[in-house]
Amino acid sequence: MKMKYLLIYQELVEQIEEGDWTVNQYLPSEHELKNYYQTSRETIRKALNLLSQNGYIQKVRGKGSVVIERNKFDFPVSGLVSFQELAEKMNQEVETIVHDLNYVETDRLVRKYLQVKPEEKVWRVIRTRDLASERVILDKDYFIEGFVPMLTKSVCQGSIYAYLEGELGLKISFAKKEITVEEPTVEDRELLQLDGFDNIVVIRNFVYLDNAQLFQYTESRHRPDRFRFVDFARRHK
Amino acid sequence: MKMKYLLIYQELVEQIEEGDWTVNQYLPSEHELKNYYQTSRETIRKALNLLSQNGYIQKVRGKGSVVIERNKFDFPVSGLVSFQELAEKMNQEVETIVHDLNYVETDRLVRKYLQVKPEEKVWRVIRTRDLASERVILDKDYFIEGFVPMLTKSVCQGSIYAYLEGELGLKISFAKKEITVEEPTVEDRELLQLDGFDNIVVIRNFVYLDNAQLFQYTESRHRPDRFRFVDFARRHK
DNA sequence: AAGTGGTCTAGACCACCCG
DNA sequence: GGGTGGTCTAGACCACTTT
Repeated sequence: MKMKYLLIYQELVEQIEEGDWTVNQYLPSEHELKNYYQTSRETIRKALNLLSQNGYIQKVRGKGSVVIERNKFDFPVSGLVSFQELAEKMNQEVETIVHDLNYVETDRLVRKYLQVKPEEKVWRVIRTRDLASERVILDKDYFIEGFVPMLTKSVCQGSIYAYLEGELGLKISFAKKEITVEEPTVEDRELLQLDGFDNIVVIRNFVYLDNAQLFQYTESRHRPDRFRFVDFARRHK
Repeated sequence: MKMKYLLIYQELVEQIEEGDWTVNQYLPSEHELKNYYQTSRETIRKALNLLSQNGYIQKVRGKGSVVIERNKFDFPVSGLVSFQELAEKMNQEVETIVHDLNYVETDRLVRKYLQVKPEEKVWRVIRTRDLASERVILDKDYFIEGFVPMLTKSVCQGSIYAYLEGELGLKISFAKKEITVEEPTVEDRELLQLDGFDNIVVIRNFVYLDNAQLFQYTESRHRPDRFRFVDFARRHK
């Protein structure tokens, strides 16, 4: 269970991030990489396609694979990255406060989002995040039990994702996100330092496992002046 | 220049969108598809990977490829889709008004964004979009000349992308997007119906060609109550 | 003409799921 | 144990870029 192409991908990522290959420089050709790694060309191509999908390189016909710019600070925001990972990469001072951790009945909306029956209870975690000592993010996570039998306050204080993937062995596969701007609720005003703002950015996130099962719904509510979302999109088709 | 895997992908997309394969149903196995299309398994796998990347299916080990939910209305918003395509899919009544089309010198910020020299001029297009008869979006597009030798008002009234890709043969490959919430400028207040809102959603979009050349910068400014962004993200690594 | 990436093939072995 | 997808191989031909 090595997965050559993944190892090669990870090695190349490391080399690019360390500056061994710089922006606008061409990587060695697939032929050279194939010889260097003593593998087949298709395996090299799998690794390069991963680099391409993740915004490290652009493959140019007849020329090669050129390293493209990838603002380190922008990046991991997009897609499926935990808040914890993100904060670390950005060197932000972050404080997470757990306001509520409970096994609760669902209201109509959450029931619709998570597609559970009225009698099924779910884990609900309510947390705030302080960035530079200002309380600017409110996270409300809902987990379908059965996937998550137990949650503790100390887990919620750190990275829930690390717990789910590491301890519980859950395999997260994809997510759908929706971003809108709304009016703050009473709860927003209570838990966040909203000052004069009368808008709040709401990110609704639906997370699925590798068997296509929906298992988490998260609502992340941001003070508008501290919100920033970046995205890298490739045109495939 | 047929590209079997693309044809197979497109055929399957069509079948899914027409309901021949419904949510939670499994597609035929790779083996069956290979026999049906009289091709190799790797070619089938390329088509299925495209379906997976675009949020049509989830591949489940040992079981098969299951069709997943894909809100039709949500979708093409994410990534690289023109406003025109989007509006059509959503059955929105849209009116585009071209306020300015000019070949101009760049200011400091645009120069930085497009990475052009001070003496290089660029095409600038300023347009507003009416949704349901309300003027809620302001688009400011900047194109590097050399890629776009000529732009006409009638092109700007329709889809600039269709013109660039169709007529000019430009191949758009990837884009980086940044979304923030800001205070409206005087221009925003002049050109949009901002009513009481004191925030505006700004989408900054950097578009690259298939040779990794940056060629367009677009700033899309939305009235917050009419803004919605959806995203499908797959965890690859 | 030589080098590059894009597509395609026909095999092979493995890990996983289910009856 | 039979079916499924995941990985890997060693070739082949093509379209494109560069010299």
